[in-house]
Amino acid sequence: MSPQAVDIESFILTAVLGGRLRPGTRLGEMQLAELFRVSRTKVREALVRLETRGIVTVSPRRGWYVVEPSAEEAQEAFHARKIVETGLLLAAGRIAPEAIAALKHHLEVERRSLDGDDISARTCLLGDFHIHLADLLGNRLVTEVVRDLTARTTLISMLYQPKDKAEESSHDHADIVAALERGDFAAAAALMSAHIDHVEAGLDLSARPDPLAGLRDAFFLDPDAAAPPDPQPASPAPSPYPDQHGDNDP
Amino acid sequence: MSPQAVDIESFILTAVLGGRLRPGTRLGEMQLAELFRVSRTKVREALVRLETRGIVTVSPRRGWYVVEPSAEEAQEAFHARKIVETGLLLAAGRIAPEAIAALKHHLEVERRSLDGDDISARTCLLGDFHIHLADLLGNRLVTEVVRDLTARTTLISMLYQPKDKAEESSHDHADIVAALERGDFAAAAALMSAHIDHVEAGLDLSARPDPLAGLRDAFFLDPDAAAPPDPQPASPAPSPYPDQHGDNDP
DNA sequence: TCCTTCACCGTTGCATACAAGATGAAATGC
DNA sequence: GCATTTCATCTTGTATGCAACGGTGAAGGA
Repeated sequence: MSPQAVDIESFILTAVLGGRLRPGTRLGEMQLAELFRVSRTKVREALVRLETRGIVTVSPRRGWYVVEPSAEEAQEAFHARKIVETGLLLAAGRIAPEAIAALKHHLEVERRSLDGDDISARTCLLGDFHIHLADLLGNRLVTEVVRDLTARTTLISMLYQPKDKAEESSHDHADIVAALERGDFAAAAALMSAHIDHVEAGLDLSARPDPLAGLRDAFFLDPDAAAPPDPQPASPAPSPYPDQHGDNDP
Repeated sequence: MSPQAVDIESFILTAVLGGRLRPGTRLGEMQLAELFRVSRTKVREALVRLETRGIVTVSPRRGWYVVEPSAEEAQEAFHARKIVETGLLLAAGRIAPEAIAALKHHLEVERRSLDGDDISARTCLLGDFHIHLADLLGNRLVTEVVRDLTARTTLISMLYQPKDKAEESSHDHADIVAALERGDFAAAAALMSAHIDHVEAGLDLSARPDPLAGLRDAFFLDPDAAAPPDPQPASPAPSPYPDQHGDNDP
């Protein structure tokens, strides 16, 4: 596998984990090829990889898009995360002190990001907690699974989460780490299950999956803005990633 | 994604799950292209997909091969399976009677295959139990994960498992289903954990990963056969999959 | 005899060209 | 004015051709 193909793949994945790529965002092969200075072949390879990981999807002869999970798929993703992450905690018989320290450090960084205004960094950190946990208590295979599921739920939060849950999530994370430090893995698992439930409960799955996103993107509107700014023609600039909120986590 | 590419992908995956493709088997792009009557492009797409799923690997400019997990990777795979599958059972609050019935039916077919001599079918059924379970208690995402992990452990068993464990595995499966029927999910999870431990304990991870496989394949020898059969030139026939034992399961 | 070097062969890596389909707009008929 | 049809354009799907590289065996030298 070529290094540049990995770059494209991890670039897109990282952007999704950071909430910088909204569900439904179009990923033209040509655009990406220009952006990364490679041919369509390698772009396609990266997109195919991401498709098997459930991050993007292709509509035949129409284009590639970041996935827009349905309400049902959203529930499935949270269910899968509960299974894997509680299983992870329950299967762990012990945890190294260094691992606890690493998690506490992460919590600190996470907390700091709550006051900052870098929403992407915050989103990324909240997801990274889980990925980090999988890395510390599991192994590479588990980490891969958790990473893909986290990417998916990040997208789901962007679609269905009405308001920011970053503070609550960070607290939940702290509770989980506290339980781990006590060596109470059953409690940690229960807290994890509750944490994922919290986030899922905060979703409005009855809402149609972001029907305005396409329009917003087309007009380069910030979703918080009520009225459209001065009308300007749609610029064909590369990487049009309008930031939005919709902070997720688990 | 083209239908034929899916065919190639699932064909290889099915062959792995059935133990008909040994770890280390070479998968030439050209050979597969001829076999499936498609161009290398589609073959490559399928192989790239399988690579992201951890089933095959590519050695640059040398070729594609079915993965040969190392001893460390083997442990990781079993660890991952324990996490996911115990999590699956513990997260299940209930199980539909039809699901129990389906599992019992599977057990019956599984048992019958023990007396038969279709080793591939047996291997496939033993793995399918877990995939089926994930499908019944989890959802599509979980099933995908379990399927990929099962494929990996199937390969691991072919590499490191000295003797057949099919009977034991089938018994373990029955015990798990019995616990499920009682509604005792904790017991089912414990049995699953023990089951996976059994299989892992039956491995000889100190053994070099099947150093003779390459020779055997070259000479078309059955691993059970002590002496080589009448010397015949290596035939370039399609799908040269010499069956071997090495029954796995979890 | 053994080691080194070189050239050939086979394989994947990658780019490109062309085909096929979907979409939207313009033109046309009613 | 509205619906329908046709056409232009843009996108991905697929095949193919060539380049680059690893491996292997032969040839040559010590």
